[in-house]
Formats: sequence, structure tokens, C-alpha cells
Amino acid sequence: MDALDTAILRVLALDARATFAQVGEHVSLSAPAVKRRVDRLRERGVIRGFTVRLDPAAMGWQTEAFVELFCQGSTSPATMRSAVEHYPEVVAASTVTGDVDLMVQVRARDMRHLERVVERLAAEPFVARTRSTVVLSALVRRPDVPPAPEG
Amino acid sequence: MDALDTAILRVLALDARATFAQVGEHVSLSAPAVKRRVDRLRERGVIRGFTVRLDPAAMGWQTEAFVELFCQGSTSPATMRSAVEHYPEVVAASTVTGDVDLMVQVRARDMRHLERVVERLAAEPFVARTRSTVVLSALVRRPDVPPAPEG
DNA sequence: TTTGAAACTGGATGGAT
DNA sequence: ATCCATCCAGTTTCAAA
Repeated sequence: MDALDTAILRVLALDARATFAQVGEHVSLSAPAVKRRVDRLRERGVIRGFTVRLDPAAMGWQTEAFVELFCQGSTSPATMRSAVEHYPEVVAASTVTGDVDLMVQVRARDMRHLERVVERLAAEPFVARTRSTVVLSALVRRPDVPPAPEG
Repeated sequence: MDALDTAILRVLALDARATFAQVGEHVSLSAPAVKRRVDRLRERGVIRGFTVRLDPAAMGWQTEAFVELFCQGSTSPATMRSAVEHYPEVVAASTVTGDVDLMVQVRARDMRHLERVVERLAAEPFVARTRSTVVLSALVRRPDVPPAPEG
């Protein structure tokens, strides 16, 4: 993980389908050199994969919410994960500090759909109660990017 | 946006660097046919771009938090956005329902870094106060995917 | 209108240096 | 890491369904 790797990842974050030659122009490297570094970053797991960025509204995802779960006693993160990862509507889930135990981000077609998902989450055996916050508008949404050098 | 487009997007969500021929095998279409559809999806803005999925820890992002902002009187979403989008540490920001006005997701190198970012956010002129929730562990993190057919 | 086949252009990839 | 040669993917054109 040197400055060149970071520079390559920065280019790929903006356009993951850029050719190795195009990436090479940005970082002053030949195409084969870029390829070798990308292959190595994949092997090491730094790169988890490549994906497409979609317009959620165009896809039919019109409603988004943060659903906070308060869990019974000491529910293990593994239990929480396996419960929550079966929902296709769950975009992200994290255990967090504070009174909430699990923060779940849900994407649904509409309010009716969201309501059903929240009801199903609330019915999970380890869930004591839920608190939902609906997203009004997504102001910023950025892809993964390597951190800037100390500042 | 028909079933073929959706199928193509599903394949690209899993591997955005798949060749058009490979995508075509999954959806029973020739490479040129796939390319034409992908081009059209980009033109229409359904596809916003292609990006890389990174291991945040490997990148030096060790700390993540939800920072809720309570704003003065009626601050416009445009004001919130332009303030918040200048922070490289801000991964996402959304206006939300409830007592919180703006939900900001922040990624920082460490607690010290996170603290400074929260201080800067709190010092924004329109911010009355903040409430932060630190992520303990990210259980699920999924890329954008087209919704499943009604269920 | 959208597809598949063919042809051409240019990128991916492995080996030599 | 670059250069080069080979192979294969991207891209355009065209004819057909």
C-alpha cells in the first residue's frame, strides 16, 4: 500500500471501468504495471470488488430509512448479522455505541413496503423495540475512497 | 427499464468489470446488445458510474460514526449540502424526519480524527448542536441493487 | 426497434529485458 | 517497470427478425 496504490484506487473509485492504460496515465505508469498492482490489491482483499452506482429512484427505491434496533439482553453481533442479512431491503447494518444496539439502513419501494420491513425487523426474537427515521432527501452519497494524507 | 436491464444491472452490481460477453451469458444476449443497453442506462442516468469496493480498514479508515446535526431555524437543504460536501470524511448525508435535521455519516482515520471532524461540523454556522453515534462493527454493507419484483 | 454476425480498433496479458 | 507480441474484448456497421 504505497502512494501509487492509493492513486490507482482513487482513479478506480471514480471510474471502475477505466482501462489500465487510462489509469496509468493518471498515475504515470504503464498499463501492465497498473494491472499487476490491481491484481495484487484484489488478492490482498484491499479491493473487495467492483460495482455499479445506481440512481435509487430510477430503480424503484423511493423510500429510505434508518431503523434503530434495541436488542434483548446481550444479543451477539453474529446473531444480529445473520438475522439482518437475509433482508434484501437492508443496505447496511452496524452495531453502535449508545442506547441503540443496531443501526440498520433500509431501502424500500415505498412507505407501505418500508412499514412491512420494519414490522418484520421488530418481530425478530432478539428485538425489544425499534425507532425509525425516514430519509427526506439524500444530499451526499460518496463511493469508498482512500483517505487523504494526514490533515 | 425492462427485465433485461434489471438483470444486466444485477450482474454489474456483483462485478462491474465483467466483460459485455460475460454479462451477455447471464442474460442470454450478445455483447453488442449488452453494450447498447448499458450505454443507454448511463445516458438516462440510471447508471451513475462504476466504482470499486474497498476494505475500509485496509485503507486506513478505522473509525466510523453517525453524526446527527440539529440545525438553526429553517436551514435549507442546499445550505446543508454545500457545507457538508466539502468534508472528505463525509461518506453520506441525508435530511431526515424527526427531531434531528441532518444525518451525516463520517469516516475517519481514528477517534482523534473523528473528534476534529465533529468539532468542525458543530462549528458550522447553521448547526445548533450535534449527537454522535460511533460504529462498533459494520455487520452488513451491500452495493446498490435493483429491487426484487413485488413481494 | 432491437437483435446477432462480422470486421476493425484497441485494451489485456505474459514473457523478455 | 517497460517493451513487445499475442490474444481477446470493445465498438461500429450492417443485415435481418
